[in-house]
Amino acid sequence: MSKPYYITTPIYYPNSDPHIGSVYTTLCCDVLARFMRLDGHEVKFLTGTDEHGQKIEQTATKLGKSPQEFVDEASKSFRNVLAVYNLSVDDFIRTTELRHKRGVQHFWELLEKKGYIYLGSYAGWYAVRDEAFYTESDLVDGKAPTGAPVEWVEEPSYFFKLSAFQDKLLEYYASHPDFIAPLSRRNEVLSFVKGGLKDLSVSRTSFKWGIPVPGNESHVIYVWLDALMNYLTALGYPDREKRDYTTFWPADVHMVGKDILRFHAVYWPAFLMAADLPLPKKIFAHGWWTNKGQKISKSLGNVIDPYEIAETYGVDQVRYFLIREVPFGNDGDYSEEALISRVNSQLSNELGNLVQRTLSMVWKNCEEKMPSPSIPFEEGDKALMKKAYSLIEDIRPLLQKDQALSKYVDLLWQLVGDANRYVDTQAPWALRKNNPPRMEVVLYTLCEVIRVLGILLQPLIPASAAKILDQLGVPEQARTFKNLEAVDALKPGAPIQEPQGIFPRLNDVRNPETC
RNA sequence: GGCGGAGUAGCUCAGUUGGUUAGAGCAGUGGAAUCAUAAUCCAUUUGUCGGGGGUUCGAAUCCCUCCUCCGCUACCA
Repeated sequence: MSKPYYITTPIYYPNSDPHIGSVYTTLCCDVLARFMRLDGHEVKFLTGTDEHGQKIEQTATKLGKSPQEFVDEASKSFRNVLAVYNLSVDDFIRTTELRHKRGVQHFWELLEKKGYIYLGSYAGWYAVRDEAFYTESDLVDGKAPTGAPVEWVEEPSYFFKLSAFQDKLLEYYASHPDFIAPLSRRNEVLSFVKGGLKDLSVSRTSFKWGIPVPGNESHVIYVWLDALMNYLTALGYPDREKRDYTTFWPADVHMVGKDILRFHAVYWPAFLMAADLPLPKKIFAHGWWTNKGQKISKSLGNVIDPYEIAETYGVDQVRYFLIREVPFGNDGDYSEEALISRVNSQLSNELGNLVQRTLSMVWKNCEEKMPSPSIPFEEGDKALMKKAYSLIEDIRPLLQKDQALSKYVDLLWQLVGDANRYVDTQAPWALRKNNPPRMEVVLYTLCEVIRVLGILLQPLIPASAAKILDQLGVPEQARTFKNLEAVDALKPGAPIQEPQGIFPRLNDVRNPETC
């Protein structure tokens, strides 16, 4: 077994239902996790819910529930969406679990012992109406930017000595140029840290719903310190002898949305440095989705319901769209038109039709069996198969090193295009009449290329890829990247199933009358 | 305000360290084929490379300046 691979999503705040953004983050991790598993790595893919904090407490109170009752329920909907989207997580951590709370308190005590946490007081201009603190420079005519009146408030708070880590962080960024991706985000973090770091208030007294500060129960631990620790507590921390910890820490990738990059790229490494623990290898900040060019927000009423679009267009169709539509790292724009257009032209026409046209010729002209080449392959056949077999070598570094999800799909579609061109130039329908043995060679070559495509598509569209491989009769245990070679080629003469379309065109969904 | 990024064909974008006639996908137009989910394949764009100035034998690519858009600029998560 080659190198283990640990990939995480942020833990989601269950104050509201899962939205397209959280599904997207988890999906990106899922594609990477599935890819690494098929490539022979032992993978741990972690997600979960971040269940403490003032907002949860307030929402629960509003609903007349205890916070615990509320999060028990809310957390479930984040679990459900995983099943709907076929997201292959290995563990789901909740910050209200004992294993987590224990680890966080231990971590706190450690930092305190090392002198990185001290009791001070937090002071600032507080606006009761906004429930927010403002700095002197935020104020406009002695009032909050929102116009709310402010008062000077001081409250006791524990602080983390973030200021002590400014130089260490900058050194670390400099010596690990790949630590933060994409590059533009890395620049933002650098300029933030260069601008100077103040100590970070890491406890709250204004609400109760959190992990108590060890030794001073009037404080609860700042939710971000609490939340970030999930990456460790899910591995059994503080028990550093545990197999999960020794195997998987430090994490290979923390996938995050660009809005929470700072917590992951500044605070989290500083916390870990303070505790003398190794830092994760990469923080990847992906972009956001807009809806037809508009920012998505509840108040605009343009939220995209992940359940609804999965139901309407199909899970793999949506997975495909989300990954292919945007150069990974950039923002993406969602629209029904764009989704339908991609699904129809690329999934149904280019890929689906390639499989269908090939297999139906095989079904009709090769006695419902895999074609049996009885004459030698020609150069063109060999070249196409060779390209298929070696594709993994091009894809592997893209995903392993750069998480270049959309490029991975682009490469696959180049092979799809090659295969379609091959069908046209070889014209097996003509060979059927004037050179049947050659037809079998051509169809066999196509089936073999489709087998490779099916295997390589599994991380992206797992259910559909399985259908393709089923139709070819590829055994379930022969679907890893190790099987991407001629040794594991399809068995000539093996019986196949009657081919069935895998990606129905979506026109009928939108305009039923056009059927 | 400060720091950073971007402005390339109708649309979405690629364009490594400056070097021959600036590319891809989609859309549009013309054609081929008819195995297939009317899917596929081929051909095709007169693009002020945001404006202006400069460096250079030569700039989308470097420098200056202006315009426009975007991101970051700490204690909700």
